[in-house]
Amino acid sequence: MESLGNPTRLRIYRTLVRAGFDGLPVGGLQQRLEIPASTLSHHCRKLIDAGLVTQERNGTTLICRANYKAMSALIGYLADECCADGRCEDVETAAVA
Amino acid sequence: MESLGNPTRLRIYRTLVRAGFDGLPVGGLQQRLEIPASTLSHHCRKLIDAGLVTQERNGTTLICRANYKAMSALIGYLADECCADGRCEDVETAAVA
DNA sequence: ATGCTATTTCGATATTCATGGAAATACTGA
DNA sequence: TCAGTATTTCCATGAATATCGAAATAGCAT
Repeated sequence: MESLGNPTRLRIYRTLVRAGFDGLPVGGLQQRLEIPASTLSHHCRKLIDAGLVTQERNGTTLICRANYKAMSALIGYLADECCADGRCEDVETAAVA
Repeated sequence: MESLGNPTRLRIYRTLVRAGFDGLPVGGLQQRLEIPASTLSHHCRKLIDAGLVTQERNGTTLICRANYKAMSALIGYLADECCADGRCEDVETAAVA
């Protein structure tokens, strides 16, 4: 959760989410976001450690993908227990909207 | 979003979410979480600034409440754009589960 | 007004975090 | 093996953050 607390990291993550299942190579992220390679690498590492992102080697490039399972778990965690008094139907519907 | 990046703050927020619409006075949080008053106050302030928590005075105590609207917006933001390629039905269903 | 409780602000400190250049490593193709 | 590209690790630095005791403020009851 704290992995997404950093604006840069949130940007990286959302970019990957948008990229979908094809993912993006680190270099692609670098171009798109204009972040120095080493900084980008640090952030990716954190996202990977947090389980929000996975990497797969494809020849000389590393493909990064958002881990949708982890994201849904995160969303579930946030929405969890908020409906004890039955007053947050809006939260549920908003989540699917 | 970064307001929830801090573990202590996340704990505070979840406690308030669980407390529901009745909310909790600052002192109640303090007892429950065993955090020094000043530290707690700082964190509450940040949550309030972020719009995730609201406060209302009730005599000599301040009642804190989780702002469900903000939470649903946050969830929506996370879930947003993740379904461009139509492959994350699981995310949607998980959110409501 | 005065005392009492709840909460915030002040001030100071230690720690963590983000950042990025330079060097190292990983892989591919010739 | 060598050259070339992609990515990470090393290292250092400045900035932001978390923490909390002590003092200040706010509101209520007497």
